[in-house]
Amino acid sequence: MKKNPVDSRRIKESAILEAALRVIKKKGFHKARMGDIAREAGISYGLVYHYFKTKEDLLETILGRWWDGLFGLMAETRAAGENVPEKLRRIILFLLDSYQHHPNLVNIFITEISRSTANLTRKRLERFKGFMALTEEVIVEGQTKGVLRDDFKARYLTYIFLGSLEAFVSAMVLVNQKIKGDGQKEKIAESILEVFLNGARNKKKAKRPGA
Amino acid sequence: MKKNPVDSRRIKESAILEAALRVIKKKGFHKARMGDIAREAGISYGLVYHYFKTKEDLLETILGRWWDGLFGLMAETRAAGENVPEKLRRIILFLLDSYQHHPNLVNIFITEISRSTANLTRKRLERFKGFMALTEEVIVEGQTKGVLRDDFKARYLTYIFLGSLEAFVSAMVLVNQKIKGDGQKEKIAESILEVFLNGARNKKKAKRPGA
Amino acid sequence: MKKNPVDSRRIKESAILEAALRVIKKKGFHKARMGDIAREAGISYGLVYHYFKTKEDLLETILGRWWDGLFGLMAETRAAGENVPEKLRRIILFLLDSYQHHPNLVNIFITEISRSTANLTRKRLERFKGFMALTEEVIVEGQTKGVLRDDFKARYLTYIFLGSLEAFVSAMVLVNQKIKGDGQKEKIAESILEVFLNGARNKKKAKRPGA
Amino acid sequence: MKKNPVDSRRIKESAILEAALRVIKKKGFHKARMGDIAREAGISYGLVYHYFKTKEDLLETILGRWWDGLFGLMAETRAAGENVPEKLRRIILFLLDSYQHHPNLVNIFITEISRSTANLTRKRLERFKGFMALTEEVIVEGQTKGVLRDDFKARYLTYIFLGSLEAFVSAMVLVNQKIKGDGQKEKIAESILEVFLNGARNKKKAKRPGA
DNA sequence: TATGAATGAGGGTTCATTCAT
DNA sequence: AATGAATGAACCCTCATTCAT
Repeated sequence: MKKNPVDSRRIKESAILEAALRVIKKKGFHKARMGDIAREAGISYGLVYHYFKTKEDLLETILGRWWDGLFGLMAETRAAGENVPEKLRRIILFLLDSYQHHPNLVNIFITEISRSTANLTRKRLERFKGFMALTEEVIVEGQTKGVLRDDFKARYLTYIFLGSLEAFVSAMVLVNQKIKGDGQKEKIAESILEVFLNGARNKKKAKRPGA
Repeated sequence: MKKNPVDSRRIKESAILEAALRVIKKKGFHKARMGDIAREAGISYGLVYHYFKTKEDLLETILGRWWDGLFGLMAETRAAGENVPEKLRRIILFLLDSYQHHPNLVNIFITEISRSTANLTRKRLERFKGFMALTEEVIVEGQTKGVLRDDFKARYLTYIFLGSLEAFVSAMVLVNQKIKGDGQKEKIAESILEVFLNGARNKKKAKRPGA
Repeated sequence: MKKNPVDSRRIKESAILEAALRVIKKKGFHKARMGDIAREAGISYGLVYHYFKTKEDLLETILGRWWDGLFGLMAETRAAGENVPEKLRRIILFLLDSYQHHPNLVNIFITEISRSTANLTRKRLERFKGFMALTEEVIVEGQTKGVLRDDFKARYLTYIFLGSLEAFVSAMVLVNQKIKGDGQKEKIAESILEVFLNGARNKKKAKRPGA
Repeated sequence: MKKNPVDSRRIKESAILEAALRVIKKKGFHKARMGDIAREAGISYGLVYHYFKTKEDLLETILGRWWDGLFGLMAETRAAGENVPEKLRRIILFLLDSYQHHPNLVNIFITEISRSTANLTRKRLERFKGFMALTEEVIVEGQTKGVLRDDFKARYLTYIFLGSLEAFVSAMVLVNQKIKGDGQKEKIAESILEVFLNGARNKKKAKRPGA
């Protein structure tokens, strides 16, 4: 029984990508050498180039996977006839899910792309803005349906929503914290959504002495 | 009348730092060459080394300025006997102020440091965590005084607060948006604080009979 | 009926050599990659190594064909009891013939070998000098028999003869000019020989009273 | 007395160019490594790049010098109201002169450019054709004035003329022959011109037994 | 203080060649 | 005979840093 050469290729590609994820996470994209990646993948130097045209191509492939997942989710979310809070929860869970299963991928997305102008190509910026726009769409829907307050620009609320979410994941990335099981994940999602919707103010004992 | 040599040195150093800010903003720290910075500052690149030991030192000095300001603020904030929302507003305004007056500095802080593991030294991580801890202190104070809800970890609320804030500034950085005057700045600060405290949910149409 | 395996081998070898000729002509020997040659021949690049030990071996084989033909001609020429101008015409026609039927081969000979020290091995230099010597032999014969002037070194006349010839072919190679039929070929040969023998000076208007 | 920095730069550039000439002559352009050139020039690796942008730039500069000289000569030749044989002699002498004083330069011109398609850029081809055209102009003038036979295309005579000349120099290049003094140079020039004008046929004893 | 020539380690990429299948 | 995955030496170029002036 021979191995299917196409599968074999896929497997090797994935192995290289995984190795790249580990190395880039550790050293950053710039300081990650192709030799490091090859060694990490347990293959020779030149073989990386058999599968990926350039180092940049490697990053692009990695990011492509991320974006494919993210835009896929946004399409599903749009299609599903759920209410707005449920849609927002989906977005939160996608990021947390991604982080749970591919922490290196999320790390790289956050450290190398979402903030770094150094690696920001036009294509990447467009994708980024595209994702922002889709999120804003949900926020606008919420405002239109009266679920979300409309005394602030949708754009502002979008920033705040995604900012909270990203800060969470970033912080976990920064301190290498793992998500322990689905329970914790749900709890975090709940916190983010709840605070975004209802705020951090304590409503029960709302008497502020110095107010 | 000769110029004071110490002042003269300061002036030149600042000129180099400003040039560095512009170049790093444009190309990212890694791709910013010492030659670029020297040319931007209008001096020979050998001279940069008279004022700064290494390229890394340049970045360190730039970041030092940022952190000095931030920790100075946090000290003031701590000292001032204000209530918690006021303290939070101070933090927000410091970031927006910084961005207003030194957009490049904030940009670099956000793109090169707050997210990139590549340039993350132990020292930087410590400062970062230190700032987080000071912010969390304010949050805890809010929970203790009953101003902020305590059904979530203070750590979570801190993430959400700083995340919203950072997302705002980052987004402005990303699209090169300028803050037009203090009015807009106050308004943005108000939005962030208001949503953080009271949430994005529309309370007018909520089923609150006694509203 | 199976194909004769030896013939089969020959056919494949030739296919590779032809492909190599085309690629080397287009990109030069150095820039011609084994992969290019394989693709041009419609086979995998590993297979090239079944037929030719190295890239160098490929070139050697190509050149060998050329030299075999050339030395074969020179032997014939020597054997044939023709007069000197006839012998010179033979040499000219051989080159033009070769160019007519194997322009790529002649191109490579001229661009990669006859001039480039880069690809000049001892063996190649020897063959080159050998050909020069054989040509010079004809020239000397001409001088001895009183057909060619002997107020110049035979070596000089040889240079001039081969130089004219080579320049013609080179120029055609350079501009990718095709030889259109035997007529044009004969005419070119005639021009070269005529000018070599009688010079470019216009004798009609020359003051030769007894003309 | 300080050295003029501009002069100093010129001197260093020339030193590098001379080193490059030697190395390229020995190994061919392709096999000449920048490291070889640096070592040959007695300087560090990186310094070559201080003076020349790329390896290609080095070659371009070398060739530029050659072409500048050649086109300069052609302009002078055109301007001088000499007769056609004198003009042809000038062209011959320029090449022989160049070879006498810069044998490596001529070698590279001949081996890397005049024949190699590998290094043939559009710009180079244009210059080459330009030189051919200028030479042809002289030939046409000769035909018009009745000095040269007009029963052959001017283009053909041009090939033959330049071919003879080039073959001479090439042959000397190939066997590393030096031109010993101006006397030999004049003699060679005379030979080439004489044979080109009057042919190789022995007119004195023009009786060819087998004719 | 100021210049920019000089250094050289480092890294991305290419490609001839080998080898397992 | 045939494929193409695998290897790794080689080489161009960049650029932070040093140094002579």
